[in-house]
Amino acid sequence: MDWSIQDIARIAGTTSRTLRHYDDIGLLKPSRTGHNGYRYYSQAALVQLQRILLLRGLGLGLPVISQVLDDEADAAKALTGHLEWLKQEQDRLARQIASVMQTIEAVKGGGEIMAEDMFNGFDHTQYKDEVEERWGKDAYAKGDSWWRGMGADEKAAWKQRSQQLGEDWIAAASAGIAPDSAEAQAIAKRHVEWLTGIPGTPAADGKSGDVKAYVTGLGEMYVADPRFAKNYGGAEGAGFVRDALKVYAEQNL
Amino acid sequence: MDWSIQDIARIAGTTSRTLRHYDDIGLLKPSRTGHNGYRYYSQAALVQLQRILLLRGLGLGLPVISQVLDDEADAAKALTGHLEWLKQEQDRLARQIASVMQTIEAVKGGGEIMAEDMFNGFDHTQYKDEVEERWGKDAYAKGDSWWRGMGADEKAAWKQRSQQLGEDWIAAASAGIAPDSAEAQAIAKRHVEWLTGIPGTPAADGKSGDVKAYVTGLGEMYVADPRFAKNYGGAEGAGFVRDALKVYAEQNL
DNA sequence: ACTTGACCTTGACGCTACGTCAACATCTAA
DNA sequence: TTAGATGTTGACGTAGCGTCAAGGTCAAGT
Repeated sequence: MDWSIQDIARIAGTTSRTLRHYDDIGLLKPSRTGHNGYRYYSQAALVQLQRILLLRGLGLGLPVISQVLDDEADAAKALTGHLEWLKQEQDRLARQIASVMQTIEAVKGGGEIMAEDMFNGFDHTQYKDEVEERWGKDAYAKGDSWWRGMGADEKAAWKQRSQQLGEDWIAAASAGIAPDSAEAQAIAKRHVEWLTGIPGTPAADGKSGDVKAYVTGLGEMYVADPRFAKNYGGAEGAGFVRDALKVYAEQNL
Repeated sequence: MDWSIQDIARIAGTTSRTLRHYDDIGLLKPSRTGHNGYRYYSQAALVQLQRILLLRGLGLGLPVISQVLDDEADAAKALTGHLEWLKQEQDRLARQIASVMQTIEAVKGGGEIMAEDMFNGFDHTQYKDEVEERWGKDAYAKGDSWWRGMGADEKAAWKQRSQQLGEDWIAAASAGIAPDSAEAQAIAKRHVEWLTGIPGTPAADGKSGDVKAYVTGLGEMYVADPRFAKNYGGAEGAGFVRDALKVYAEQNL
C-alpha cells in the first residue's frame, strides 16, 4: 500500500533528491520509515506531493507552499499575492528588454559601451544661489570645491546616478503607486544615500534630526523650483518625490 | 588621484562589499593597494566599474560581463544572446501568470486545490490491442496488471504527467522551434523518463538498443494513430513529437 | 551461499551575487 | 590621546535542489 522513494518520484515526475529535501525541510514527511531507514510513502502523501508540485510549477516558494498546505483557505490569498509579484517581474523584464535593445543599438552605432560624456545638460554650479541661501555660504563653498575637484569620470558617474534616480522616480510616479509604497520608499532610500555623497551638507555629515529637515526641505524645493522639478517629470512628479521623501524621512531619519 | 573603497562605492552608487567581491572574483581589481592593504581606485577603474554596473543593470551575469569587458567586440553578441533569454523568461512568466489566474478561479470555485479526478477521458485499457500487437501479449499483461494495481491517486498522477507532456509538446510545436532544439530535446528526455515508468516495456527494463527501437517506434505510432495523435495536437503535432523523439533516441539511447 | 547490480541512507559541497556579522587593524579629527 | 569612522580578511546565509562520496540493504541469478 506504499511506495519506495524512487517509485513516487517516478510517479509524480520528480527526483528522489527532491523528496529527501522536502523531508529535510519538513514540507513532506514520508508516511512510514522502515527499520533500515528507508522512506515509504502512502497515497495520501502522493496527493500532497502532487499539490506541492502543482504550486511549485506556478512559481511559489516552498515556505509559501507549506503554509498554503497547512491552511488551504489561504490558497487564494497566497496565489493572488504571488500574481502581483509575477506581474511586477513581467514589468521589470519588459523594461530590461527595452534597455538591452537600446544598448545593442548604441553599441552597434557608437562602438564604445559607454562614452564619457553620456550625460549632458547638467550643470552643478547653476544652483549656487539656492544652496547658499538655504544651507549657508560655507556649505556651498565646500560643495562646490568638492564638485570642481572631481574628474570628468567622477562627474559623469554623479550625473548618471542623478539621472537614474530621476528616471526611476518618473517611472514610479507614472506607475500610479503610492508614495508610501515599498517601491517608492526604496527609491527614496537610494535618493537619500545619493545625497550623502555631497560633502558639507547635513546629509553627509549631520545627525539624524538635521538630515530629516534637510531631506524634507529638499523635497519642497523640488516642487517649488521648476529647474529641479523637470528632473522628476514636472510639478506632478516632483510632488510625488516630495511626498515619498517626506514619508521616508519621518519613518527612517 | 585615486579614491578609497567607500569613495568610489558612493560615487558609483554601490557598496564596498560589492567592490571587494569584484576584487575577489577578479572582475575589477583596485588600481593600487596601500601598504596597509587598503584598496585604492583610479579614474580608469571607475570607468570600468560604471560599465560593469551598467551591464549588470541589464541583467547580465558577472562572468558574461567579465568576458564582454575583455573583448568589447563581443558586446553586441552577448547582449543579443541575453535578449533571447530575457524574451524566453517573459514568455515563461506570461504562461505562469495565466496558470495562476486559472488556478485562482478554480480554487475560488471548487474549494479544493486539486480534486482527485482532475483528469478525465484517459482510458489506459483502450490501447490493449496495440500494445499486444507491437510488444507481445506478455508485455500487455504485465503493463495492465500494473495499471489496474494502481490506486486512484496514482492513476491521477500518471494522467497528469501524460497530460503535462502533451501540453508541453503542443506548446513546443506551435512555438515553431526545431525538433532537435534544446527545448524540444528536453521534453523528449522527460517523455522517455515517463515511459520508463511503465513496467514490462523495453523502456523500463531494456538495454539501450531496445529502448531506442521502442521509442522511435512509439513516435511513429503517435503519428499513425489519431487516438494518440490528438494528445499531441493532431497529426502535425505528433509529427513534431516523432521527429524530436527520433533525434533524442539516436543521440542518447 | 555468494556475487551482482539496483536502490537506500546520511553528509557535504556547489551555484548567484553579494548582505551581514565578527574580530581586529588603521586612519582622522577633536 | 582617544573615540569614531573606515579599512582588512574570513565565514556563514540565501533557494532549491544537483551531484559526488562512502557505505548499508535488498532481490535475483548462479
